[in-house]
Amino acid sequence: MHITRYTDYSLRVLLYLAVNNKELATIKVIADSYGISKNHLMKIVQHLSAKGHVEAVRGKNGGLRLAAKPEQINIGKLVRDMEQGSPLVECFGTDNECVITPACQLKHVLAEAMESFFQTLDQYSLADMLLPKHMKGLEQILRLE
Amino acid sequence: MHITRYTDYSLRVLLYLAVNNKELATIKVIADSYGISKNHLMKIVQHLSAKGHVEAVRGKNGGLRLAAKPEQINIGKLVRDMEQGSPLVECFGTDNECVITPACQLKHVLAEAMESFFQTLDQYSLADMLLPKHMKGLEQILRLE
DNA sequence: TTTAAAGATGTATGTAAAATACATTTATTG
DNA sequence: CAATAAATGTATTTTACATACATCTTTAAA
Repeated sequence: MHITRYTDYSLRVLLYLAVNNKELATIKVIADSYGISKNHLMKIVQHLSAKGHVEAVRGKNGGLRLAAKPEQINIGKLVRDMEQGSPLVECFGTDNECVITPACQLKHVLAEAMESFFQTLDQYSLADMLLPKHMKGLEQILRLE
Repeated sequence: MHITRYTDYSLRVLLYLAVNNKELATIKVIADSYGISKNHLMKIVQHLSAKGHVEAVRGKNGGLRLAAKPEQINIGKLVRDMEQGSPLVECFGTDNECVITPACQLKHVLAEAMESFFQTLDQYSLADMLLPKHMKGLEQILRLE
């Protein structure tokens, strides 16, 4: 069972911006902080921006900030947004070629399990990722202290 | 969010054997019924056999049968067995390079969500995949009627 | 009003996991 | 001992994902 780095990185961006609190941060600085590809992050940020999770300010002195308070950014919605179009199994996608699909009960059970996964994430907001005991550590690691 | 065809195919094999009820079925026949790779199925069946989900009989007139009654084959256990070693995100695997791991709360939330996924599957057995209204359809599609 | 910085966008390339194929070995039965 | 079927090991192909590169657009400061 797997979710992409694309989604993983999008969570890291939001976490960075939450710790950065209000101020603008550039994609380059975020990419450097995590040691990940700036180019890949650009696509992800574009998507996060289009989905309304972050605000992107173009031009000189531009950068990124959260589009809402951490309390209002839901982890479940975020992961759903970023993972959409990634079918759990063949029969969840287009060009399904599984012959038993019409008589198959498995897909319903798998769909229910996937929904359980997301409903668990739905219970958490970005703010829940910012535990007091970890804030100093995060600030130090991301060189924001 | 994604699980591999490897796991998907393993479920199909069990479903086939459950519909086939008791009698031996060869890998070739199962692969042909689903229109999938016999070679790939061989690896999967080997794994299913090693994990005790199916019994494999070698040699002439050999083949496969379920190692237990459908009621006793749990979908959650099966998917866990087949998906093991596939980390949900980078920090769940070996060679994790995410710098914030020690101060990151996300991994706990993701682990909880994944557990919800499997616990949902734990509630179902292979027998639950064999609804009376679908048995005739399955037998026909798999040419077992 | 020009220049530099920053995100937006489109295309191309690299890479690793997954799927598939091929070849050989081992076990079993008639 | 011949045929059949699973077991095993290696190699190749395919695909999704990640990354890189190039160009365009927007914005603010010099």
